[in-house]
Amino acid sequence: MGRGKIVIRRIENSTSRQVTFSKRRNGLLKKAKELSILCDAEVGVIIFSSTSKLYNYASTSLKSVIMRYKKAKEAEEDHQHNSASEPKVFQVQYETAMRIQYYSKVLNALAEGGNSLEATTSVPARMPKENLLHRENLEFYQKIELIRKENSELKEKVYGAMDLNDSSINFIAPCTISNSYDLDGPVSLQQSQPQPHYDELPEREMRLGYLLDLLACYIQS
Amino acid sequence: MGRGKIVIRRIENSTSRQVTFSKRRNGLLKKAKELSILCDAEVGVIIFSSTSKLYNYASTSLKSVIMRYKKAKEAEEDHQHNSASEPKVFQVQYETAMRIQYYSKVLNALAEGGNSLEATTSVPARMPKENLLHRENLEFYQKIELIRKENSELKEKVYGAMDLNDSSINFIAPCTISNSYDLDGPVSLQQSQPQPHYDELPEREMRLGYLLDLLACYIQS
DNA sequence: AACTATTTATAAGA
DNA sequence: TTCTTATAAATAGTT
Repeated sequence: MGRGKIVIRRIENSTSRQVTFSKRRNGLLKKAKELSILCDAEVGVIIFSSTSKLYNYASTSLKSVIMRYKKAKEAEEDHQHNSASEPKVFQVQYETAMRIQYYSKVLNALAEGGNSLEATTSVPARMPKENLLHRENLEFYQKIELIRKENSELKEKVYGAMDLNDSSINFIAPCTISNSYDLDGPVSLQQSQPQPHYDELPEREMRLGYLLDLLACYIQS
Repeated sequence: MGRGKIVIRRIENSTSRQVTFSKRRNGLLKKAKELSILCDAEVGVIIFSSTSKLYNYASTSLKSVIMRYKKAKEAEEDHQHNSASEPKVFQVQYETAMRIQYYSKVLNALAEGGNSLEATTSVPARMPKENLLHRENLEFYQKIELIRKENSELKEKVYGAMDLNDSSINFIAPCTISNSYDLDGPVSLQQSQPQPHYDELPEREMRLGYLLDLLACYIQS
C-alpha cells in the first residue's frame, strides 16, 4: 500500500528501514488498539526495534496480558500433562486489569456528571466485598484494643485503680475510612458512625481525593 | 477500509464483532510479521478474544519477547530510580472534581493500554504527594508508639524489668500500604521494606485491586 | 466464505 | 525529519 509494491524481506537500506519501521510500528499499534476496542479483545503488542528500543501497547496492561498468556499456556500444558494446578496470582492480576477497565468507565461516568453507574456496561466478574485496607485497620484496631487493655490492667496494678475513661491518648476511631464504604464487611467491632450526609460531602470528597491519589501513586509506581 | 467508514467503538452486534475480530486479528498478525521481517525487529503479539481464546505471534518466541520486555522494563525503572528527585508538596485543599476527571483519563489510558501516562493530556494542577491514609497511619503509629512506651514503663514498674523486645503483640508495620507507593512521604519511622520487584507484583496487584474496590464503594456511596 | 466498494496504510518523493 | 500523494492493502458491508 504505497507508491509501489514491495516484497516482504529485510529492507537493506538502513535509513528507509528506519523510516518504514516508524510508520509500520505506528500502524501496528493503531491496529492493535482498534482490534481491542472493536472486538472487546485483550491485546498486547511488544516491539523491539533493530536498535533494541522498546515500543509496546496493551489494551489492559502488559503485565495483565503476559500473566494471562502464561496462565493460558500453563492451562494448555496442564491439559496435556494433566499436572499440577496453577497459582492463583495470574487470575488476580487479570481481574485487576479488568477492574481497572471497569472503574475507568465508572470514573468517566462520574466525571461526565452521571452519578449512577447504570451508564457503564460490563461489571467486573467478581466484586470483592472485603478489602485489604479494611482488614488492616481491623487488625490494627484489635491489636490496639489488646495493648490498651493490657495497659489499663497495668495501670490498675500500678495505681491501684482502674480508670476506664482516662487515656491521655485519644484513639482515632478505627476503620474511619471504611466506615463510609464498607457495606457488608465483617460485623462491626464497635460503635458505628453515622452514614455520611449530603452536607458532610466535602469530607467524603476529600477522602475520595486522597484515595485517587493513592491510586495514582500505585499506577505510576 | 471497507464499504463504509466505521467509528472505533465496541461492535454491539455479536456476530459481526466475531467476524471483524477474525478479519482484523489476521490482519494484525500479518502486519506484525511484516514489520519484524522488513525492519529486522523483534515483535510479539498476544490476543485474547472476547471468548478468551488465545492467539499470538512472535518473530522469535513469545518467551524470548517477554523476557526481553521484562529486562527492558527493569532497566528503565532502575534508570528512573537513579535520577528521581521530586519536590515535596503537601496539599490539603484541591479540586476533587478536576482530579476525578484526570484519573478518569489515567485509568482510561491504562485500560486502553497506554502504560505511560504521557498519553493523557492535562495533569491536575497540583499532585498531592501525601495522603490521608498515610497520615492516618502515621498518627495511628505515633499513638501506638506512645501507648507502647507507656505500657513498657508500666510493666517495668510492675515487673521491675524493662523488656524492650517483648510485646506478645506484634505490631503491623505502619504504613504498610503506603510502602509500595509512598515515593516521597515523610522520613520513614522504622525499617523500610524493599521495593516490590516484578515477581512480587501479584501482591501489589492485589492491593491495587482492593484500592479500586474501595474507590468503587466510595463512588457508589 | 467470497466479493467488491471504499477506506486506510504506506512507499516513494518532496 | 515531516508532509504529500499515488497506490497497495485491508476490510465493512453485502451476497
